[in-house]
Amino acid sequence: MKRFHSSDSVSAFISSEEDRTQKTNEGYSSDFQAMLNSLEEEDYNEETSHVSEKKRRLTLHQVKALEKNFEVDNKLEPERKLKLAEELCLQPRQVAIWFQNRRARWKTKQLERDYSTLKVNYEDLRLDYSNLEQKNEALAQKAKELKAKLREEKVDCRHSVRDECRISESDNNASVHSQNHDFSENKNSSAITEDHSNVSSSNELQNCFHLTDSIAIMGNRYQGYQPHLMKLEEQSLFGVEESCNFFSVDQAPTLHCYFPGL
DNA sequence: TTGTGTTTTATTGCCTCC
DNA sequence: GGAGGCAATAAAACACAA
Repeated sequence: MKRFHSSDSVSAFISSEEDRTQKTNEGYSSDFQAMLNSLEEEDYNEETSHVSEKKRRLTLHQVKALEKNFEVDNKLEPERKLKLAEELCLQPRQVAIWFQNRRARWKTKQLERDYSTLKVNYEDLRLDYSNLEQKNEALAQKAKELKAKLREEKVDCRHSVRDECRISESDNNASVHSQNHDFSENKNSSAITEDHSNVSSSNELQNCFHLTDSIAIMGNRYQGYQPHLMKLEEQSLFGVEESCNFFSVDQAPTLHCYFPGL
C-alpha cells in the first residue's frame, strides 16, 4: 500500500487522479483507491482512539505561548500544564511532551555553548603557556651565559694572583717591611677584584631570579608552583649549575634541593 | 519534482521519587 | 505502584538544493 507522508503530497495526488478520471472517464486507479481506504481507516481510528492521531505541528501562537512559559520555568507543574493545555486547546500530554522536548533542545544548546567557552579558554591558556615557555627558554639561556662569564672571571683572578706572587719572589732584595706591605696590597687588590666581579655577576643573577620569580607566579597555574616557598634571600643558596637546571625547559623545576623530604 | 538533511512531535523503556 | 523525567528513537513535517 502506498504511504502518504504529507498533506501536500496527498492533495497533489488527489488532484492528479481527479484530472485523470475526468480526462479518461475511467474509475479510480488501484493506488488512489488504496489511499482513500487508508484515509478512511485513519479517520475511523481518530474517532475511536487518540493514540494514532496524525502528528500535527503546533501553531505559531501555541509555540510562542509555550516558549514564554518555558522562559518562566522549564519545569511544568500539573496545574500549569492543565491551564496551558486549556488555554492553547491542546492535550495536557502534548504540553508535557513539548516541555520535555524543549528541555532536551535546551540541554543540547547548552552543551554546545559550554564546549565553545571551554575551547576559547583552552586556546587562551595554550597561548599563555607557549609565551611562558619562550620566556623560560630565554632566561635559561641568559643564566647559562652568566655562569660562563662567572667562570671566566674566576680563572682570570687566579692567574693574576699567581703572577703577582712570582713578581714578589723575584724581588727578594727588598726589605721585609716593604715585601710584606706590597704583598698585602696585591692580595687586597686581587681580593677586591674578585669580590667586585662576584658582586656584579650576582647582581645580574639576582635580577634574573627576580624576573623568573615574576614569571613563575604567572606560570604557577600550570604546575601548581608556589612562589612564596622560594624567598629571594634563599636564592643565594643556588649554585650556578643549579640555577641553570632550575630554568631548564627539558627538566621540570623542583624544590628538592630545599626540601629533600618533598 | 524529488531526494536528502533538519526540525518537531510523539513513543518507548528505564529510572527515581513519593 | 503510579507519576513524571530523561535518553534514545521513530516518524511526520519542513527546508532546500539540484
